[in-house]
Amino acid sequence: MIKYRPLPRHFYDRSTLTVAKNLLGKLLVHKVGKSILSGVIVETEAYTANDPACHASRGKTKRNAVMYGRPGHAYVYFIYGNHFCINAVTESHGIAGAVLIRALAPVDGVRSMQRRRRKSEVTHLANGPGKLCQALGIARAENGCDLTLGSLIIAAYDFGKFSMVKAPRIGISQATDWPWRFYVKGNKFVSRL
DNA sequence: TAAGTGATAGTT
DNA sequence: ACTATCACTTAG
Repeated sequence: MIKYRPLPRHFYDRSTLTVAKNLLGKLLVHKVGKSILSGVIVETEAYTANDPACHASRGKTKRNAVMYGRPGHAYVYFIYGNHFCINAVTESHGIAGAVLIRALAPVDGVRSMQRRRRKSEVTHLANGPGKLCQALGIARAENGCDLTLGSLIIAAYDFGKFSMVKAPRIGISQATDWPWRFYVKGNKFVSRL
């Protein structure tokens, strides 16, 4: 991956809320075969061990084990019989924490994303956690992979200045009032404004 | 607004 | 084994 420079491990080795905010404007990149699929992260949500909405709130299981591992890895899970969602693992080794990536503004490989999503409208390619995984070809095989090297990375990107909005998380039934969702103000690729 | 989809985790 | 639940998406 010569074109983009991955964020270093220490970027993830800190509080989940901090990482959730700092991931806005960074580039999620998946190299599949010869082509590069990528998009700017415009919406995130934080999940921590002491958080009732978090998969790790009731301890370590086979599914959530990656969240307890080293920061900077991908926690990919399957949900609602159809969809995958991707998180970046945060916090130090042994402490569960992750940031759900909820929406991307497509950058590289738009044609390929349109094919994968069977949609032409660019604003509908990756404006949701399941949609962005389908657009970038992220699935079970990507669970546990290292985001600081290899074919699936998060890279620095010059997105320019923006304002951040803090809001309650979406699609959960616990801790529904915690303002742990962050997004780029006014951005048309955000799942819900 | 509601149905679909199947893995997961907790309970028998 | 059984079942409720689920960090979602799409069509209508």
